[in-house]
Amino acid sequence: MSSSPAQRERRDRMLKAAMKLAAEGGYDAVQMREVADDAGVALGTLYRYFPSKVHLLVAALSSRFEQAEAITERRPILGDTAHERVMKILAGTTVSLQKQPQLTEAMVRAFMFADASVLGEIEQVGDRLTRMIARAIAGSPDHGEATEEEAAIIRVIADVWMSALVAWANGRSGASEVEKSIDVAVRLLLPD
Amino acid sequence: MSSSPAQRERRDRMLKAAMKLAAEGGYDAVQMREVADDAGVALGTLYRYFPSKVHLLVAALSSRFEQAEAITERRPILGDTAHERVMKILAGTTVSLQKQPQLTEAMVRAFMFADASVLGEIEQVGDRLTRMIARAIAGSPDHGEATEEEAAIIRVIADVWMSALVAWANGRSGASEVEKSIDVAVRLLLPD
DNA sequence: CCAAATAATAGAACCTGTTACAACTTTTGG
DNA sequence: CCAAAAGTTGTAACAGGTTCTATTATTTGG
Repeated sequence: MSSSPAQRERRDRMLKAAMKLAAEGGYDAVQMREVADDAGVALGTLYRYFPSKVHLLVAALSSRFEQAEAITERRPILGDTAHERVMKILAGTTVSLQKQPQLTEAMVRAFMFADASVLGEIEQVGDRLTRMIARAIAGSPDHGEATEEEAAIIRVIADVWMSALVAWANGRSGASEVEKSIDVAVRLLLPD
Repeated sequence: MSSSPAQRERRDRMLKAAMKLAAEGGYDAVQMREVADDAGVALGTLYRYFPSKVHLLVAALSSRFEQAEAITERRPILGDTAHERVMKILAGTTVSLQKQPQLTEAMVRAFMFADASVLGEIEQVGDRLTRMIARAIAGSPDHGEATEEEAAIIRVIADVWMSALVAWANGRSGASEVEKSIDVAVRLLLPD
């Protein structure tokens, strides 16, 4: 049941190959046969690890957020108000995602396109995002229990952020509008 | 350049066929060959009108919002506060969409999956949504110019609503959570 | 009304995600 | 160490979105 080192490496290679292809050509360029080839595994193996292209790309997004989350875990987040701290985290992550537009496009579109069968991976992404925002609000790495109201606010902020990324990914809006959207939402939802 | 009555009818038949299939089986059940058959047109004709399955389904969403918008245009929206009025419109539309879960799933997923080539249709949907919310805020059918801040707030509300629909469409959340999400966002963004 | 342009049709072909399967390799429990 | 189980491979086949083409209406400008 648990995975051997060889299996972890295989999984990494597949994810890495997918992200490389995505970074170069976006969603459409991530072709399952090519991912398998580049990762040096058989097509069937790729499908054993990731039941579909969407699973694969959402897993990639999750791993990307894992990094982002790790950063916020290391040290307290700077900023005097919850607003400032949340913006610091989200704007920072946004900028980092925007450095690889095609990769972001691929992952975000997969995330939004995902159906019920991808629930596990989707919730993983959602949970990571929730924890990041919760920490930013609290201002410290340890997560005090969020109230129901706080949880709802966090969900709204996460929704706005993902939607803004979608709009950016498909060319509807520019980088500055993404930041603007988040800023409005955060400012109004988390008044100083 | 302009379209003849026959063409409008053809377009309607194709949209209707797509929506029927979607209503019965969701996104996957909308198969282009079958849409063409059911609409009584050749596959090539379907593609002449709608360059892709996503275009087709986003156009369907747009037509659905057109109805919703028409309703809000007819009479002033009831409710004492902007919050009440916006909730009335959005919750009402949500309930109506939820009566055909599979159709909604198909349209919403297409909308979120859409790439840059669908920009026109996407903006149409966005504009309709924006106008509806703006009217609900204003409380009357005539649209006073929205301030920049109002526009940003409207965008955030629309984002939250679409995200909530996505979560509902793929089974992550139930009907009540959709309403809850919107309510939190609207309450905080549009304090009485 | 006619010729050119435009639209529609039927059908095959193509591409890529997904599935199926038979042979082979690695891991695991005893 | 061995047999069973689980994992991997390579390849073929299938499915549905999309493209292409030759042919046949239909529309339109003169």
